[in-house]
Amino acid sequence: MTDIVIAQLVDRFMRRIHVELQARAPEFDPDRIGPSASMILMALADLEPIAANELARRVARDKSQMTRVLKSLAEKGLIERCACEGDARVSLVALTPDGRGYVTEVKKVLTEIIDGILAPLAPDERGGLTAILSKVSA
Amino acid sequence: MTDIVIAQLVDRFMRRIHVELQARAPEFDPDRIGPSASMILMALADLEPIAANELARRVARDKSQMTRVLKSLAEKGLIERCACEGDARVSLVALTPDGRGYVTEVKKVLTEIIDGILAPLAPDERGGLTAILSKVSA
DNA sequence: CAAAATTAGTGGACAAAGTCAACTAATGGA
DNA sequence: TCCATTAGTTGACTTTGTCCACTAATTTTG
Repeated sequence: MTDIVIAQLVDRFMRRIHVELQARAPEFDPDRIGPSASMILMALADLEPIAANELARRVARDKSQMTRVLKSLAEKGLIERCACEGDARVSLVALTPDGRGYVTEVKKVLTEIIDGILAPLAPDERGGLTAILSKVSA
Repeated sequence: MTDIVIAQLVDRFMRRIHVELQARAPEFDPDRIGPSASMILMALADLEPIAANELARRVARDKSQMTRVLKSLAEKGLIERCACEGDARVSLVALTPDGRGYVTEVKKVLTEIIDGILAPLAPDERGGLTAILSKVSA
């Protein structure tokens, strides 16, 4: 019923993350990778090696968008692709060492940002939030 | 520490909302208002009349972006602006009847979308999610 | 009170991100 | 073997966001 407030809150939450990531980009993002691709890289860190297609699904991006993001990240040397034995259509994506390094950096900054945003919450509320969101994302 | 998963989950959540809104746009959005401006309109419905600046802050958008969105929405007849007595700089924004009508429509669709996304949750978990997110958004 | 700093809003110029449809090539069935 | 499906790519486009400079109104403050 009033569930649309959830949409509003999530929207605002995400926008705040993007804005703050953007603001602190000079610290860790000289290649102008951007917030969106950074989120994708972090997902990749958890899932590699993974088919581009499946990755797109996981981060809810269009597959054509994913093609382009991956191309740009490959040019910057952050990811690499290798053929999938057994299915010549899929190309498996993985982080390079540089990519892993970048992910470490963003995570550091992002942790601080999230920490700031979640400051009003008690520790158990944070846990609850993570748990509930995870359940949603099944 | 692992709080970055919250960022990832929120990102995915928001992307899903946008994608599904987009997919169902033909039902309710002939003027191609789009997901982002729709979120702004819904916020406006709760807050009107409100200064453009304050609205931008509430939905975490750039003020120049807000200028353009509001201009476009005004051209479509969904909002109107009036001078603020007492401060000649601010222009107060409010929905027109058409704007209110549109908000009703999006809310209907959005409610269904959120309902779908939150399906895995028990009712009390939904409540918890709303409560926690509200607290974050203070 | 006058000069300086701040604030609301606008506009240009640009960059990032997303959408949609069409296409190729590989795969997996009936 | 043909046919539907799937992974990935590309073109063309729209939407959304960023950054900076600017005006005009309002506070601040020395």
